[in-house]
Amino acid sequence: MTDGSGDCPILHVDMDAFYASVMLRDRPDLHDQPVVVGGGHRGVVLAANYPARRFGVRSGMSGADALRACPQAVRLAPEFGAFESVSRSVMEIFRQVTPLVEAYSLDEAFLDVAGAGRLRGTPLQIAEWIRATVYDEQRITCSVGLAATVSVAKLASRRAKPDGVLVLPPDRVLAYLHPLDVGELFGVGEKTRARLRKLGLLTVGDIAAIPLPTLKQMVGRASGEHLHQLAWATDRSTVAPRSSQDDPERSMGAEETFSRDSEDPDVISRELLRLAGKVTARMRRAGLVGRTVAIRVRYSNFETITRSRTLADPTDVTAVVHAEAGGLFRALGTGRPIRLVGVRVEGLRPRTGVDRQLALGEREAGWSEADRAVDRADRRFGSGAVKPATLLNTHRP
DNA sequence: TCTGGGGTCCTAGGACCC
DNA sequence: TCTGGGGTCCTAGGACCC
Repeated sequence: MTDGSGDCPILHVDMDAFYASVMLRDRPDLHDQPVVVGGGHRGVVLAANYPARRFGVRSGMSGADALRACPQAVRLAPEFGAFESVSRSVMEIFRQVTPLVEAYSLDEAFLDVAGAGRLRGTPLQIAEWIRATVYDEQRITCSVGLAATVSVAKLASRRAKPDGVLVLPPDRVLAYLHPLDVGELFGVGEKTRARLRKLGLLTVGDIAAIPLPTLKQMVGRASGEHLHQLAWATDRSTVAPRSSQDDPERSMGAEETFSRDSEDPDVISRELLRLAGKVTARMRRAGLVGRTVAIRVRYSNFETITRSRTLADPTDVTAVVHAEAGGLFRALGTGRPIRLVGVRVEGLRPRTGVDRQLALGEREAGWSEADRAVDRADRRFGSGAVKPATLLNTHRP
């Protein structure tokens, strides 16, 4: 190990402007123009390429704000199928290096290459191999941060962007970290940053200088612990690939913003049914059942509330989830225009299949059978081939 | 044309049990 | 009769991430 990356086996790989890069692969004519993905009617910007960023366009901005910042930007509708496909291919490239790949999102992953050394060279050489291979195979660029812990690797990749590499070895990390603004830390957003500033904590070094018990008193037990670790770069140095078997998702949900606010109970009930169907179909595909049904309602003034109820038995039955969601919604009362509704099922666990049929009443067993028939039709004829009568001849909101 | 959709984790209060 | 505490579950909200 002669390139100084030997003590930095944790890699954070982050695609550059991922959605925009994928959309532009087959549009070389647009490469030097500002391009925005998403941000249509009532939507936000999902990604902006670097030319657009020069005008101040950022992901998360409303489409209207983006247009104001850069009126000449080309707007493209996102193609999630393509994003998912590229993501799968890229993750496969990572797994050629090590099985220790933690997919953090479609376009980011942590890798632990400590055990990969002999075959592939130093962590830095591995990072460069990954960057070259991703570009060769997918024609998109990525940036890689290398460090001894995951949060520092993530900071490093951000600083390396676009199309770069940065190594932050342990003996240099505190000198790098401590002058940074607290807002740079992973997990410190706008609100926490403002709160820390009020407490006189402006830089990461300020946080590091506070004794842990005092810090906990100031910001709470978990946050204090978390911030202390980040400030001293003593956070997690392991990478945990998530296996669906012993570590399933905690919750699954679906939500949708109406194209126009609605207070029509029929419109909302139909939407709750559609969302419940979408969520439970995903649960059945993943072999999961859940006990808590939650709804989310966003009113036209953006006030957002959640209501939830825990069932006696876990379920993956569309009709059961829809009935609970409808009950929770009706309990809110009516009369306020609604912008968004969502349905989420929490407390997920693998379906065992044994206790289930016994626990189900006759009626629910019937619904469950109906769900499975719909799933089979969806697999044969494509999603949405079969739907409840109330969803026929209606427009999606 | 102001503010998407998918998640995770934490906090806090009340219920309930020991 | 009065007093105390710990642990867990449930619900609602909020912060944060991509």
